[in-house]
Amino acid sequence: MPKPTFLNLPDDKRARFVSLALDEFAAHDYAGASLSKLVARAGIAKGSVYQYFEDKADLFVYLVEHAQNVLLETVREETGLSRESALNASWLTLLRAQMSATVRSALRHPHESQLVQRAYQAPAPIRRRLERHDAGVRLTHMRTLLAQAQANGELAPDRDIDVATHVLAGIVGGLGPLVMKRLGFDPEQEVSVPAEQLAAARLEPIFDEVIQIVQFGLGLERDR
Amino acid sequence: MPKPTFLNLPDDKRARFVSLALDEFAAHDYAGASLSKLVARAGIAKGSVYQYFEDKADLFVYLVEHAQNVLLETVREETGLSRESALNASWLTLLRAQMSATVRSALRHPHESQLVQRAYQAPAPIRRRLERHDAGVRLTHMRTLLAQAQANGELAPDRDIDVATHVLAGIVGGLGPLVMKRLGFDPEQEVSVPAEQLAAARLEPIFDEVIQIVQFGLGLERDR
Amino acid sequence: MPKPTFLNLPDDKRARFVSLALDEFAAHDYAGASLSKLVARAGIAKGSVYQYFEDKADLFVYLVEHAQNVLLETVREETGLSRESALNASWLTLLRAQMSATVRSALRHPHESQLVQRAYQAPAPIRRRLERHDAGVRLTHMRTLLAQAQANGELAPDRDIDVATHVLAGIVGGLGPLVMKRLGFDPEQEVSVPAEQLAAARLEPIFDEVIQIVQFGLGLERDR
Amino acid sequence: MPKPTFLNLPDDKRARFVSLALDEFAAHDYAGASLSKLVARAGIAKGSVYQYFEDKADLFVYLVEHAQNVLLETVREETGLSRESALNASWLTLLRAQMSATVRSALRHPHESQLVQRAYQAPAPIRRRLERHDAGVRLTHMRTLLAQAQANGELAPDRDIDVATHVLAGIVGGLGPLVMKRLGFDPEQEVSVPAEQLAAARLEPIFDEVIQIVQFGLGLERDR
DNA sequence: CATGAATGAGTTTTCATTCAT
DNA sequence: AATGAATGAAAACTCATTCAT
Repeated sequence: MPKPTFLNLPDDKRARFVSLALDEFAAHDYAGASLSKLVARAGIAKGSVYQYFEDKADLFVYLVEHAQNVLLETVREETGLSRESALNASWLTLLRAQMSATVRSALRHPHESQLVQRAYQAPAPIRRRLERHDAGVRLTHMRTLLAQAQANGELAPDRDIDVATHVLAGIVGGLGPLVMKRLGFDPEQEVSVPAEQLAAARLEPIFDEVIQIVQFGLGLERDR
Repeated sequence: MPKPTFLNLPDDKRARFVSLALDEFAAHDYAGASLSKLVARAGIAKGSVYQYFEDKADLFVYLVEHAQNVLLETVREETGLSRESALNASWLTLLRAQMSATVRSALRHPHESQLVQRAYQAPAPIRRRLERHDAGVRLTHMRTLLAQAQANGELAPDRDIDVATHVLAGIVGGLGPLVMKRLGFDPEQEVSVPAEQLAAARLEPIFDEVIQIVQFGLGLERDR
Repeated sequence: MPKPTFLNLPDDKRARFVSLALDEFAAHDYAGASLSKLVARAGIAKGSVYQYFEDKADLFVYLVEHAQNVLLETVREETGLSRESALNASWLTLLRAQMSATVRSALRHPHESQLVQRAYQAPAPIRRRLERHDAGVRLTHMRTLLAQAQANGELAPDRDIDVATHVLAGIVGGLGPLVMKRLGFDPEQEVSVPAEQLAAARLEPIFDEVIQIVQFGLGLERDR
Repeated sequence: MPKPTFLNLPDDKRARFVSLALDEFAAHDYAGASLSKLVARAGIAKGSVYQYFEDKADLFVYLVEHAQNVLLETVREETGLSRESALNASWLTLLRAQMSATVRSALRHPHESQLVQRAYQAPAPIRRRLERHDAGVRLTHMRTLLAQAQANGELAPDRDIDVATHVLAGIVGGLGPLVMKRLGFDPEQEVSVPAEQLAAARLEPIFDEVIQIVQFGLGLERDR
């Protein structure tokens, strides 16, 4: 947890630090990220970091949670469904909106996205400090969505929610590389910020297709 | 690439080293993995590592490729379909077999599995040395499977193979955590080797359900 | 270039470090000089050296330039000619003064002298960083002296200044071993600090003889 | 001293090894020269070096002495005076011949020349093993020449031979850089083998000028 | 609250040398 | 006589962390 010193910092200074720290920890392993290089680049004293945070791990945990919040917020922004329409919409419509928002959010914030990925590979003691906040927020969302759908009778009552949840989560997770490829980006390449305008055009057909698969499956009519 | 010195090593000594190295690199970041600790645990001289490999990166690359091979081989073993029956089987049967084999392979070789995951987060210059061998072998398999299915008329001809490939890859990828959970393992916990007997029993219903979803989708009859 | 940290050091601490570093780099090759041994002897932390200098090469370059400055300053001190008398003196008087000062300077600062020698044998990339400051300051001095002499009509106008410069520089360079021998020191022996008092007495006749040779040559009267 | 094993080696193999070893030790400090790299480049086993020589120092000493011999031999070749004419020639003629030969020899064998320079900066225990063979062979030559001249009445009897010797040795030593400069080579640059034809043309006037200076000095007629 | 020098354990890597084959 | 694997000391350098100012 950041120390009060950090929270009392002028907004711009704090934001600048967070941004540079994010760069460093997105670009390298937890072990490979260097506070020395970070402070050099930020032009602040090394001691200051320890006025702001307990230690390296504390900073990392803060950054990951910050990134998760940024992404979540963007997902909410991007979802683009009013409260009311959300209530009436079919669960597949909601899924589609969520899928689209998730992907767009990752494209708009590649560093934050990368950092959250890194959190899964961080040393165990650090991962433990994250589990509460993290713990597959995507999975939870997905499960809620499916449970509601089942409650509304939009999903077969004997469907195993748990299995379906992981299936959908996997699908959404697999979407990242697909979209990158479609946009002409090398997914292995250094994470870079793509202009979202470009993104806009070609994405929707992909989501349509995915939703179709989710709805009807990949089997042929005659197989059913 | 390992130096000849390494390849000429007595089989047991080489195997022991690989096993310990795998432990170290599976347990930590690329940056966090320590050759010093590795050699201490292995009881060999520090210099020996550099008789075997060019440098740390070289060792890492070798380990990853080794792990990939181990996993692939186990997948083949586990697939459990004879050549002939494979030819006649429907693509969904093949998918199910592959899914099951992939999951079992990962359960049997959690360290190798973990290391392959780490490869995706390794520093860029190292990732570059891996791309040829790696490059989503799972994706390729999946695409082949789907393309053949389409050729055989088992898949709608207007289905976008690319999208379907990523969807299925995502699903298979999402299966890991699900299975871990079902087997009562904490997926966040330190990777440990589970006895495969336990695994055997409860897995099949999961795969059945997933295959059902893939075949028919999650939509209700009345939605179609 | 030393980092500000080094320049801000208390004078005595900085001087102590420079002195010990000089010892190390005068006693060994560039490659053979050991920072580990240096810090052990200096009783400071290894990391501190890297707070002071960029790296080993940076330290070396600093030491060489420092040594050059020390020597130059001592030469100036030792030259022992007032400004006015320098203007009126014949160029041979000036040469003699410079010769004497150079030799005395080297005797008073054998470590600095040795280090400057080492600079000529240092690895190419390091030598390159020195060339500006170094670049045969002795040669330049000598050339200036000769050019002025020629301008004043004290040197034959058709004399090739370039050749004469190198000849004189060679002579002065050859003086070191001669003086060492005359003082009873083994020139091959470990450089050690000779008491200058001893030096004082016997040096002048040598310089007289050399100046005579420079002035009249080694040919006999009848040869001319 | 090389072991018998080395001397029994086939001539071509031995020559190849010496040549490559010379490259390595001419290119780097004694401490910086690497046997590992040498054997890698030579394609021989590391152990072989220790069949040939006692240790690194032994190899170095051998190489230096070898280089000295090569240079000396070339000097003799280049001297270009028959025995008889040498007997009758004036000492200045002999000096000129020796000067020219020394310079040409260094130009023809820059690696050997460089290595001999390095010997002066080698660690003390190694330098001690060289002193007998080395010990300023140039100085000895020069002294002999001057002593004979004095005996023949070609040199003033009250001339201090010791001083004159060092003066001449210094002059010859200073000639290297001058010649390099005249030939358009950067003396600080990596030692490279210049074609001797180029050398031929422009060197003689330099030597003429130097001999003039040695004979008559740099003073004007009217000064004498 | 910021600073930045000091620390020393830690890292990867190279090296000369030995010795069994 | 040649090999080349094994060794471990030593090297240069980096790092997170502390603390006096």
